[in-house]
Formats: sequence, C-alpha cells, structure tokens
Amino acid sequence: TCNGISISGKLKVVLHNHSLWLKFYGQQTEMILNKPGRRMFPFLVYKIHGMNPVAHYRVFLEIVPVDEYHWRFQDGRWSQCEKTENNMPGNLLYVHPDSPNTGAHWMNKEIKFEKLKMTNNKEATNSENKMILLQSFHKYQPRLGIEEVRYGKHETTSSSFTHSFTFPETEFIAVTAYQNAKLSQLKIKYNPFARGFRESYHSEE
Amino acid sequence: TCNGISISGKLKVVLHNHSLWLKFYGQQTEMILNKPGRRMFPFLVYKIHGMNPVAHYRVFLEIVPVDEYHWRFQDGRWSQCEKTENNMPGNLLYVHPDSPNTGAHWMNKEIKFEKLKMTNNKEATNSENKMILLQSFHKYQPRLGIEEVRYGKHETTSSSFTHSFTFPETEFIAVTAYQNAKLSQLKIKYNPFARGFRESYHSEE
DNA sequence: GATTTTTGCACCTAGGTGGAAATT
DNA sequence: TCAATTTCCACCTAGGTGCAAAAA
Repeated sequence: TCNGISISGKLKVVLHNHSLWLKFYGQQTEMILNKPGRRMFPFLVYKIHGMNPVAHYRVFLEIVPVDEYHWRFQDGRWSQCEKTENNMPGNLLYVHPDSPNTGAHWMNKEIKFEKLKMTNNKEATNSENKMILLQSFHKYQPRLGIEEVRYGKHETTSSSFTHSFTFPETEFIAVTAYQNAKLSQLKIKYNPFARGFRESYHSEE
Repeated sequence: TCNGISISGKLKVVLHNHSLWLKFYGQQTEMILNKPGRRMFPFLVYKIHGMNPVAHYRVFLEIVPVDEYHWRFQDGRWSQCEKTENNMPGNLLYVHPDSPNTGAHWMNKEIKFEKLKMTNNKEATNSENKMILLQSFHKYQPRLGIEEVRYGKHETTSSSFTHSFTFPETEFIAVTAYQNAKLSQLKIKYNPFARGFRESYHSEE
C-alpha cells in the first residue's frame, strides 16, 4: 500500500503527487474547513491509464468517512474519542468539472482536483461546483471514481460500470484550525500561497 | 440590427452585454493581438433560450473575417486599404470549454467567452484551449455557433444541426496597439483590469 | 524617416495562505 | 475556564491592463 498506484480492471491510476502526500501522511494530514470553503493542500492529482480513448467517462471524487468517531489531538498525538451519534451528513461527492469527457481527454494529462473546496457550512452553495460538506475532527479518505457514460437513444444516461481507486496516503482529518504544529509547517513549506510565512522568505536570494 | 437579439429556428440568443458593446461599436471597436495571447474586452456574453434541456449541444465561436482588406487609421478615421493577397490563415474556431453539455446547462446562466485569447503568433499553442489566430489591421465578426450533438451506437458523433448567430455590434478590427485614443479611453473606463489608468482612480472616494 | 510590433513595467483584479484575536 | 470556531488581516500567487520605450 501507499505506492501511489491503484489498478482496477483495465484501468490504472497513479497518484501523481504521491511523494508530497507521503510527507503529510507521516504527520497525519489535516485539512481546514471553513464557511467560504477551503481548498485541499496537497490537492489530489491523478494520472489515468487504460481508458478507451473514444468512450465517455465521468470522473469524480468521493470523500468517504473512515469511521464514525470524533478525533482529538492531545499531547502531540491524535486519538479516537467518543462515537458520533447522528448520521454524518454531508455532500461527499465532487464531479470533476471536465466531466463528462472522452478517454482521450482524461488520459491526455494529469487530472487535478485543484479547485475542490471543503466546508463545514450546511447552507453553503458554491455557484460553480458544489462544495464538499464535512464534519470537523472526523477522518476522511478520498476515493477517485471513474464511470463510463453511455448515451441511450432516448436522451437517457446509463452507466455500464464504475471503478473506484483509493490511496491510503491521502487520508486526512478535517479541522477548523491546525492542531499539529509540524503539520502546519509542512503546509507553509510546500504551499505556494503560504510563502509569506516561510522564515527563509526574506533571507533567500 | 444591433438590438442584441438573434433568432434561428426555435433558438433565441441575446447578447447579454449588448449596451457595452454598442459603446465600443460607436468608436469602431479595436482588439489587441499579441504573442502570449490577449483576451477580448468587452468579451462575448450570451444568453440562450429555446434549447431542449435534455439534448446535448456544442457551443462555439467563430471569428469570421469581414473582408479581405487591410484597414488603416489615419486622420482620426478608419479606411479600407489594399486587398490582402495571401489566403488569410488562422485558427478561427473556439469551442466553449463547457462543451459538450446539456441544454439545461447552457440555458441555466449567461455563457461567457471570458477566457478566449487572440494572438498574431502562428506558433502559439495554449495548453488549455487553443487561441484564436488573427491578422493585424483586419476586420472580424464574431459568430456564435450552436451544434446539437447526438451520440451514435458506435461511439461516433453526428450532428443533426448547427445554428449561427451574428451580432453586428461585436465586429472589431484587430491591432497590435490601439489606434483611436477615444477607443482606448473606453477600454480604460470599462475594463476593471485597466483601473490603474483611470484619472479618477486616486481622487475618487 | 515612418510604421508596426515587441518588451518591460507599474498598476491593477482576484483570490488562496496561516496566524492572531475575537467570538461562541 | 476551556475548546472550537469565526473574523480579520498582512502577505502571498497568478495573471489581466495600457503605456512608453525599444526593436524590427
């Protein structure tokens, strides 16, 4: 596991920024939730192989709850706490904006989920693409979905298969503020938008 | 003509920023060409009515040469000059990035060609969407194309119709530098990205 | 010379960061 | 008091303007 490659049938998916994800995975990745919506960092980038170039596919992401427990960061460690009673709500599906599209299109270059946003606001409505609604202090596992789309005679859509791809190193805990200082230092180190917080920023050549 | 509405069969298209285009049309619109590619301003925004919500359509733009003449700005006026000998080259087609999509999608909101870029560089290759290749000092007329897409049994695509919509007020002359000072003042007045050139910028409340 | 195109630039728009302070 | 969330912010990235000077 955690080798950055996942295979299902004829399809092969590579987690394109695998090594970056591993760095965060080593500190237990945290992702920020807020009302206007926050991007993931790292964001998910895949490379897909083995599609039929002329067939049509819908590519999407599911953010799957890993368990029904509340997690807590204490004494420098994450630990499972009480079980969550209510059914965890949430919009956990995000369809890639290029969907639907041909196999040739999807295989042509990396598939980036750069603009996916996550929120804890139940009333959130992003005009362009719906935001992912999650619960703070819960653990999630992103899962890539690839669905072949067939267009029937009567304008209806029927899918012939759906394949799922999971990369354990992309698991994360949703938070409203970073808990682990080492984790937030990784964010600052690798996210270009956080460059202002790098100690080296003003001293570098 | 120039009322901002165009009808073809069951389809009706409204030029959504009609009044802005009219302001420029009154001064003979100019659009900048350069190597990295330049957006149009105003850019083309349409509202489409009368599609079948569940049918699929491809929406695209053609930048049609109005004539084969070289135009010149002299003594405050544009005039037609010598005829262009060579066949005018160019990539004159720009498929809207949402294509293909359902009638419901297209009719849901205004269709913006905000990110279309124009260039005079024959070797230009924009990774995302191809740039429109035009000739400086030539006159062009944008034309909206709507093509119904039908998916056949054998993964092939066959179109059942294509409708075209032309709005005379969106005609323009391509240039590498603005010729008419009144025209460039309109650009400064209405394009948010040119705000720094507005006289009123620093004196406004 | 004269005209056209290119380059470099200051100045914007638009929006993504984590942190600190305020709020809940 | 404590923990979690929200708000505000300075500081970035990214990239769209017309203009002036340089180049072609």
